[in-house]
Amino acid sequence: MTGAAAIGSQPLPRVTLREGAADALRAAILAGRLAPGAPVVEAALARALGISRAPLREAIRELLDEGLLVQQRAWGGVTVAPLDATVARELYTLRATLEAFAFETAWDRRDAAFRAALADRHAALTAAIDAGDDEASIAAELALHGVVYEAAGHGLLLQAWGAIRGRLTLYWAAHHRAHGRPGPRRDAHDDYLRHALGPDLDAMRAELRHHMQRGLVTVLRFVEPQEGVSPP
Amino acid sequence: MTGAAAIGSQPLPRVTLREGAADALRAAILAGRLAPGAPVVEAALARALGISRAPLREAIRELLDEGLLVQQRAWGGVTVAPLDATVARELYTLRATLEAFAFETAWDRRDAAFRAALADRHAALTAAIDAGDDEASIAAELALHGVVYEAAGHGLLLQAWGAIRGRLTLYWAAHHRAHGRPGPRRDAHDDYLRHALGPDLDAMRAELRHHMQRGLVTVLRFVEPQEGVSPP
DNA sequence: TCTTTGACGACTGTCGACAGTAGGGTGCGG
DNA sequence: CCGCACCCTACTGTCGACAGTCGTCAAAGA
Repeated sequence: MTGAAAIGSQPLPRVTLREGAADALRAAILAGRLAPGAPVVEAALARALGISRAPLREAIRELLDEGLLVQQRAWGGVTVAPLDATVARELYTLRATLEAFAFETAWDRRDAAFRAALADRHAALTAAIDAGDDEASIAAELALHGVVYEAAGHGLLLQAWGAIRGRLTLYWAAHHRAHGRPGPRRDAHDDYLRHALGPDLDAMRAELRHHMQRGLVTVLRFVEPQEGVSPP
Repeated sequence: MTGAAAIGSQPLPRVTLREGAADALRAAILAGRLAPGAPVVEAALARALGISRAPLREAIRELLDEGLLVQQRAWGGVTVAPLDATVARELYTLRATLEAFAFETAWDRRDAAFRAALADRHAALTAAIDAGDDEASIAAELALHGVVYEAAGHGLLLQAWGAIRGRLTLYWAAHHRAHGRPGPRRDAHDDYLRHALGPDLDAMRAELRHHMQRGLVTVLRFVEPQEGVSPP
């Protein structure tokens, strides 16, 4: 073995233009540079990214599957997914179900690494909130919740979480952009953490319902400010 | 209004080559003409379908997202997803969770149309089994279970079910091809139907667990015949 | 004035060709 | 005989150009 190992043993994530374009598109949407409802024109975007339309088209298809873009019909234009109260409700109800399943699956496998990951990411979230960094606090909150999904060791579940996470980010980012204040309150995850580390799975389930309900109410007040807040 | 209404009000589903290619690929995989693990070469497939590689590539991406195809890394070949016991377990555990959520959501909305749909599709399933038509019985069983997902009126849930359904079909089709006998037993859904129409949601939940457990055992005996059958 | 029809522009869907990469085989040096 | 560098082929990723479709708008007809 030569000194080659010194420069890293990862397979070197070779990026294709499609991947790069997908990342750039995601970033632009989540940062609000492409507002919800805005049209996405292939030729213009390709020119802006300095690539041809072929890889960009594949990237667009990817975001269509993720739900960040929508297309009414063939030959109809692609637009950034608009914010919608119904979708928001669906996001939180499905997420509550999936996260409960994740806890059930991971419950008996909670080890030192699990507890450490929860603590670390919660610290990172708190730090981001204290720093007033919206973008970082969104990512940190998602990373915190991601701990359980990863601990469940369930590939399909992780994939489902990924599909939800993208859209969730869209709503949170839009919300924070509109209100100009960092995401969750500093103590919003104290109970979550306590029960996640505790002995009572049913208590965790209840905490999840409360947590999701609170999150949904916050998003709904933003997406649908005219109507009274009511559980789905 | 002119006589235009006489020829139909549907938007006329215009198909692109991408959609057609995706359907053809799906059909070939599920029919076993493309066996699990078989390589998928763009140029050869495009020639076989009589189209260029561009729309075929987008169709391949679509099936990659659905899990019917897999790609190890960039520039690595795409192959048909191999059958895997772990994935099978994940399919059934996640499906049990989602279908329980679907019943919870739809429970208070079960109306005459719901009951009729259940009865109709169960009759279709029974007919397919009696006719010894494997392919039809697979589609019929999926359609029967689809009733609840549709009744829940939950777009994201429906999408998640679609993602699971594709892979499930892959496993069932391979199983039936290998054993040469039609799918579920004729009475396998009697309890399912009874509880789905009954008053007790908890009983339905229990029935779901049993139903999924039985289905998983059947698939596992096929995918992983060497090892003793044990719950996940 | 209102409806219909044709042309126009912008865009998406599709194509054939080019560039770059991974894996396998071959020949050389050790 | 074994290890290594090189080449060669098949394939994927990318490109620029062409064809088909949709929305718009102005002109013609009722």
